[in-house]
Amino acid sequence: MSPTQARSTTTRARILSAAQAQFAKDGYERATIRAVASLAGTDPALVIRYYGSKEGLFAAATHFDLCLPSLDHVAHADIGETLVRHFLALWEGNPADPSLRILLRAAVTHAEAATRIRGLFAEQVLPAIRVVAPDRPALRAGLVASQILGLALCRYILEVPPLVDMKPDDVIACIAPTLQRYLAAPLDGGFTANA
Amino acid sequence: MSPTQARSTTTRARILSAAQAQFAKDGYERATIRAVASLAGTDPALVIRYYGSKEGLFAAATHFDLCLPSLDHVAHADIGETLVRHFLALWEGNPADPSLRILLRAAVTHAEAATRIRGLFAEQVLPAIRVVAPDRPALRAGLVASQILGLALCRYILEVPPLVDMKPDDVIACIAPTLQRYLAAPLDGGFTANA
DNA sequence: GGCTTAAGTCAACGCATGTTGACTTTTGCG
DNA sequence: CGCAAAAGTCAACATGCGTTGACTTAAGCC
Repeated sequence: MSPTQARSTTTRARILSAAQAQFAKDGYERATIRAVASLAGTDPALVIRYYGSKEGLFAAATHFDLCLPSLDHVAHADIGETLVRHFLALWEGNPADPSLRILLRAAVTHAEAATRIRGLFAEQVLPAIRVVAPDRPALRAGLVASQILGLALCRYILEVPPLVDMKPDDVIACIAPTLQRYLAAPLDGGFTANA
Repeated sequence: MSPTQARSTTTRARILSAAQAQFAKDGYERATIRAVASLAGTDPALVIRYYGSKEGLFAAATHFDLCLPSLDHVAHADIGETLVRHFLALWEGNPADPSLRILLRAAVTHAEAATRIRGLFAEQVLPAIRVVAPDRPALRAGLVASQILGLALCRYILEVPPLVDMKPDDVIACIAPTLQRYLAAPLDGGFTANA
C-alpha cells in the first residue's frame, strides 16, 4: 500500500470512528454528518465521498459481530452466567464495542437498525442457543433477548439508578438465574402450557 | 363552557391525539409539527399557539399514569403475574395507552424523556414494590423494570419474531416467574451475595 | 347590529441538514 | 521536472424544519 493510500485509509478509519462515537451518543437522527466530520478533523464532503450517504455511514458503523462463545462445551448450569458475563464484557469492555449501543439507540426509530438487531438475533443468538436448548429454541432465545436487551436499556441507555450503579458481578448474580431458567425450564408445568 | 370555547377544546384534543400518534409512530425527532397539524386537520401555527413549542407538545403528550394496582392485597405468589398482566394490558388494551410507547421510543435519544421514565420508576414502580418487598426494594424494582422494559422493547418496538407473535397468556406464563423471583428471592444464597 | 375577543389561516423567516460540484493541494511515477 | 490521479477543501444548493407575525373569520355580548 502506497503512502497516499495509507493516508486515505487512516482518514476513512477516523471518520468511521467519529461516526460510531456520534451515533452512539446522539442516535441516528441527531447525529450529523457535519459533527462527524468535525470530530474526525475533516470535511463533510469527504464523509459522503467515502461512505456515499448518511445511511451508508450508519451501515458501516454498525457492521460487527456479537462474538458469542460456543456454548456446547460449557457446563449446563453455567450457561446463563456465561451469557450475561459475555454481554456485560461487550458493553463495558476496554475498549467497549460501541456498535451495540449505536444499534440499540437507533433501532427504536430506525427501521433498518431494528432489522439489523433482528438479524443478530436470528443469525447469532438463536443458533448459539439452539445447540444447548433444542426444544423451542426460538421462544427461549427470545426470552433471553428480552432480558438482556432490557438490562442494557436500563443500565446503559436510560441509566435507571439501581441498575446503573451495580457492580458487574452483582448484575451477573441477579440476571444469570433468569437466563438459566429461560434456557432450561421444562416446557410443561410452570413455563408455558400451550402454544 | 361556551360553544366557541368548546370548539377550541376539541381542536386542542385533536392536536394532542394526533401528536401522540405521530410521536408513538416516529419518535421525537422524526415526528414533525407539520405532520401533527395535518393529521389533526389544522394548522402548524395553531399547534404552537396551543402548546408553545414542540417540547411543550411532547410534554403534554406524555403526561400519564401507570395506574399500578395496589399490591398489598394480592396473594404473595401472584404478584409477578399481576404485574406482567397489568403492563400487557397497558400496551395492548383497547384502546392502548400510547404514552408508554411514546416515552420508550423517545427516551433513547431524548434526555427529558429518559428522565421522565426514571421518574415513573421512582414515583410509581418503586413505591408499589416497596410495600411487598421491604428488603432492597430499589434493586428488586430495577430488576423488574429491566425485564418489563426489555419485553416491551422486543415485543412492541423491535418486533422480535418469537415474542411479537406470542399470545398474551403465554407471555405472562413465561415472564411472571421471573418477576416473582426478583421480588421474592432471598438476598443471601442465589441472588446477590454482596452489595 | 356593531364591537371585542378568540379561533383559525396564510405566507414567510431563519436555520440546520444532507448532498453536490468545482476547485486546490498533495502524492506517485516516468 | 512535469503530468495524472488521488486526497482534501470550499462554497453553495435544495429541502424541510420549528417558529413567528399579520391577517381573516367567527362567535359572544351589550
